Amino acid sequence: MTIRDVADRAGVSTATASRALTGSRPMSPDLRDRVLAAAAELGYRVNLLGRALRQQRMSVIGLVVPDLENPFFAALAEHLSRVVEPSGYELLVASAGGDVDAEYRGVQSFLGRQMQSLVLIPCDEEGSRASLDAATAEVVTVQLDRRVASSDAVYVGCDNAAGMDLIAEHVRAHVDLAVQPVVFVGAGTRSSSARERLEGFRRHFPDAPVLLGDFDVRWGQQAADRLLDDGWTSGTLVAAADVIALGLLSRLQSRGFRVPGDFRVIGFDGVGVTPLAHPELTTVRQPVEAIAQAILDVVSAGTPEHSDVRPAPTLVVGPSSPAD
Amino acid sequence: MTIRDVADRAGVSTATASRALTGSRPMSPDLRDRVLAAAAELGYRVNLLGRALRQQRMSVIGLVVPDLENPFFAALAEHLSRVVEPSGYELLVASAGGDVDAEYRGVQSFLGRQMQSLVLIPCDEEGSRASLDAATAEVVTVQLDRRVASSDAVYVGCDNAAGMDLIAEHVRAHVDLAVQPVVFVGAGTRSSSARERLEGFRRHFPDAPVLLGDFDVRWGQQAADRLLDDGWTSGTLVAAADVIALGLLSRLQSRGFRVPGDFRVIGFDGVGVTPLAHPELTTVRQPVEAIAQAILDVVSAGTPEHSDVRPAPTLVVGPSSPAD
DNA sequence: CTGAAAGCGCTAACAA
DNA sequence: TTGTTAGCGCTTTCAG
Repeated sequence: MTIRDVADRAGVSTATASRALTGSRPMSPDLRDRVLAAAAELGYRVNLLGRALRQQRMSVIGLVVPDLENPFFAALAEHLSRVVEPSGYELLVASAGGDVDAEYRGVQSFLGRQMQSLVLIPCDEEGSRASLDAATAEVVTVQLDRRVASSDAVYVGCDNAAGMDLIAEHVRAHVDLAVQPVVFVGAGTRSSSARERLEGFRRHFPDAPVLLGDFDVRWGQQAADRLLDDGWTSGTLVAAADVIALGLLSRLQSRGFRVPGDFRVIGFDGVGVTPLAHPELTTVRQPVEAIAQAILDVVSAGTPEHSDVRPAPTLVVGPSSPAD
Repeated sequence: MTIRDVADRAGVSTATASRALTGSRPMSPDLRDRVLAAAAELGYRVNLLGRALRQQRMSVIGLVVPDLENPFFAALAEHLSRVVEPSGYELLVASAGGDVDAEYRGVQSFLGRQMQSLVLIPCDEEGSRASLDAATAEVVTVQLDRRVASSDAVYVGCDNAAGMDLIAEHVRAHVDLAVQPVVFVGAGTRSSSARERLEGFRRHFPDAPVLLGDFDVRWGQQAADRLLDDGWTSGTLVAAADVIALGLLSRLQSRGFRVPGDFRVIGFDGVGVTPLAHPELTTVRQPVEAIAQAILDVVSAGTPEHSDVRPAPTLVVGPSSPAD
């Protein structure tokens, strides 16, 4: 079932059939209708491989994520998909399964499929460099959420420093630090986001204690244990991600402490797992809509402007650290 | 940068270059090394579009999910990706954004790209039928997790009835139903999984109350409110999904009830958000590894056996409904 | 406004 | 074992 069949059925050449189906050139309405009717009758669907091979481009944006089970990455993928959908492009997602080599293979595969552009949430601050370089050399490439230091690719990600400013402002306005002293529960992950959030925190609270682990619930629980075992009975816990905050919440409460009575808990991300927190989190909400739109803008422009895009987050206040 | 360039550089024909690069035919090691060296020097990468157009097949499995933010679907996608990765196929994921029309477009697009086979988690029990039919007519197609009644496509999904058997067994062995009577908090979603779990429950507890809402946290919270407002002070709440169980947990606890002291809570799924529950859930864990493997088997076999695959789940006991 | 024909990059018959 | 060549399905010059 090819365009040839459609053309034959409509009694025209393949060129005319193509023009009718793509609308690329003006033509007599009569013939166009004949072609469209023939296509409909035959149930014709264009072979996008043939088209792409000829046009030298696939209207597809490839997204490679480290792990789809990470709810923040999944949320980014979903939002990007929704923004991209009405634009004439299409988003295809591949997961690297946390492995730098698999990530590289995924990127190569996307490039080999002549994708229009590539969005990469790098697995590793250094290990993902080869993938990013390979992509940057051939297509418009965006590095998302985590910055690889040495890459030229446009970076799009939340303004983490501004997010920490919002938290500091909230804490200064509503917390008695003598009663609930502040602690940062962050991630030692070698990722730009982890580092920027830590630095942002330190700029405001240079003397506050800092605990570093991973971006997951378990680490939040461990951190809570550590604090309680060290004799803490109250505090303002600033987590570098909502998943960490969730871990903190669950362990604090299971060990008999109240939130926000004894401990306040403040998160970061505001999408994905956030609604699962109990009590609901005060958190910095990443501007995922703006992030998705920025990516589409970069891709559509086609001009890899070498400037970072850092949309500003917002503060969402919940009962885990109220504003009373 | 084409295979022509590689062939020229190595001083051979394109056919020889192709054979060296794909290893499709035996050839003299000497020439093969020359070709591979030339390819490496030039940084050649095969154009998968050209190859696929010629071979009439892309070694790609397409997965269309209703919504990547649904943690269970994200978990399925991730597991499938990991199972598929070493098999020579590649998994590409598209999200329908909850919209049946977008789902149809996604399926058509995958078909137009000559994907080897298609896995679809249908958006809607009836609305997704057109998508499934279109796919089934052309490629090996698997409907995953939710069954569309009238479709011929192979169905792969957890044995929900067996899952409910496990829950019933657990309840009968460890719960005093006079003290903690059982209630089902399910989903009225028109999906086979929702229905099968409800039916499974009813078979064991025909007289127990049933509340139906959506597969999300908010519904769990609402259901908890409803029960408490109706005067319930204890019970065994069987949720049709862990997200619902999470909502139940959070609301029960915020209104001062203890789990499992007052209310027991039992979930279903066992992947994705499950670790976020506090206390940890007793839940039916879906056999995602077996599900992913079954899909790969169907795809590899290429023979669309028209029989369903229903891997058996397991019970994971946690403190939300202990076995003491 | 329409048709003939070239050719995107690749592989697989067929020849040598 | 290697080379020549046709052609996968499509779009797009280039003529008419």
